[in-house]
Amino acid sequence: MALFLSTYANKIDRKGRVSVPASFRVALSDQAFQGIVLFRSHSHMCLEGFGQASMEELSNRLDHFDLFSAEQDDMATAIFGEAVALPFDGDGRIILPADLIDFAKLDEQAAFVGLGKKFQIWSPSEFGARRNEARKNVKDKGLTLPKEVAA
Amino acid sequence: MALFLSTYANKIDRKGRVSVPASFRVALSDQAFQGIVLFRSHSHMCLEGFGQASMEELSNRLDHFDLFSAEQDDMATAIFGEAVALPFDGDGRIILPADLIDFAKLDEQAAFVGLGKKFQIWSPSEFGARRNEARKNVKDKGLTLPKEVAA
DNA sequence: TAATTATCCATGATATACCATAGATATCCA
DNA sequence: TGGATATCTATGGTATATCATGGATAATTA
Repeated sequence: MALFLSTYANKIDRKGRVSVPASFRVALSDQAFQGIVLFRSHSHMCLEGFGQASMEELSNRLDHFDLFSAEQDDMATAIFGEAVALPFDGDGRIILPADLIDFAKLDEQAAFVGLGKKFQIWSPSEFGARRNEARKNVKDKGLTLPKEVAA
Repeated sequence: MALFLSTYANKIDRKGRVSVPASFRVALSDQAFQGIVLFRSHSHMCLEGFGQASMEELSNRLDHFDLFSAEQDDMATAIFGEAVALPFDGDGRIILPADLIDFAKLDEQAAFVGLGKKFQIWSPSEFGARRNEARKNVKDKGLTLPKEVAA
C-alpha cells in the first residue's frame, strides 16, 4: 500500500534518532532517495513529512502561481527553502535536527501521523487534542468527500 | 462480483484474530494488498472497512481540497490518521488492534456487515438494534435509491 | 586530536508465518 | 437419490522473523 496510514509513536533517543514506522518505509521503498523530507507546518506545531515523489507534486502545484509572483515566492521560500532531506540509516531511522525538535515541541516521543500521501510528526500529547479537534470538525461541519470528477 | 454482501459473525480469539468472511476475501482477491483497512466510524460505534482500491479512491477525493487547507487536514487526520491496514494471514484472518476492539465494544464475536463497496464490523448485539433502526428509517421516510450517475 | 557523525551489532518485545484440526459444504459416483 | 469422499472454512496453537531500541565501534570533519 503506497499510502501513509495510522499513527505510530516512536522514541527519540538522546542522539535525536527516531525509527520511521516500517509501513511508512515500505510506502517509500520504490523511491530513489531512501529517506524523508521534513519542514515546519504553517498551521500547527508539527512537522510536515513527504517522500521525494510527493515533493515533486508539491512543486507542480506551485506552478499554478505565476513565476516571480509574490505568492509563488513566499510558498517556495516557506516550503522548499526550509525543507530538509533526512536519509534512513541502516535500521530505518532518521536523525531529527534540533531546531525541528524544538519547533514541534518534541521530547521523549515522536508521533508519526499518516495522512495518505503525506504525513505529520507531532508531540504525542499535543496530537491528542488535534485528533479530537479533527474528529469534531468532520462531524460538526459535516465534511464529506466530494465525488470524484472524471479526470 | 466485487461487492460485500450479507452479515457474518465470526469469533475473535484471545489474540484478537478474526477470520474475514471468505466471500469478502474473494471480493478483494484482485487487489495488490491482500488485507483490509479499518477505521472508527464517525457516526456509529462500529468500524468501517475498505479494500486498498477504495482507500486510494478516498485519497484521490481528498486531492480536490487544497493541500494544507483546514478541510483537507481535518479529513486526512480523521480518516488516514486513524486507519490501520490489516493484512490477511495464511488462513484469511486479520488481527484486530485492541483499541479498535474497545471502540466497537466487541467481545466474543465480530459481525462483518457487507454494505456493497465497503463493510462494517459490529458487536453482534449492538448491530441488531442498528439493523432495525435502518429498516425503520427506510420504511418511515420512504427512502429510495437515486438513479445511477453517469461516470 | 577532539568532537561529531555515520555504520554496525545485540536484544527483547511483538507480530508474522506456519502447521494442525474439526466442522461444514460441495462434489462425485454408484 | 443417497452415501462416501474430498474440499474449503473457521479456529486453535506454536515457531519464526521483523521491528524498535540501545549501545558500541568506525569514519569524518573541524
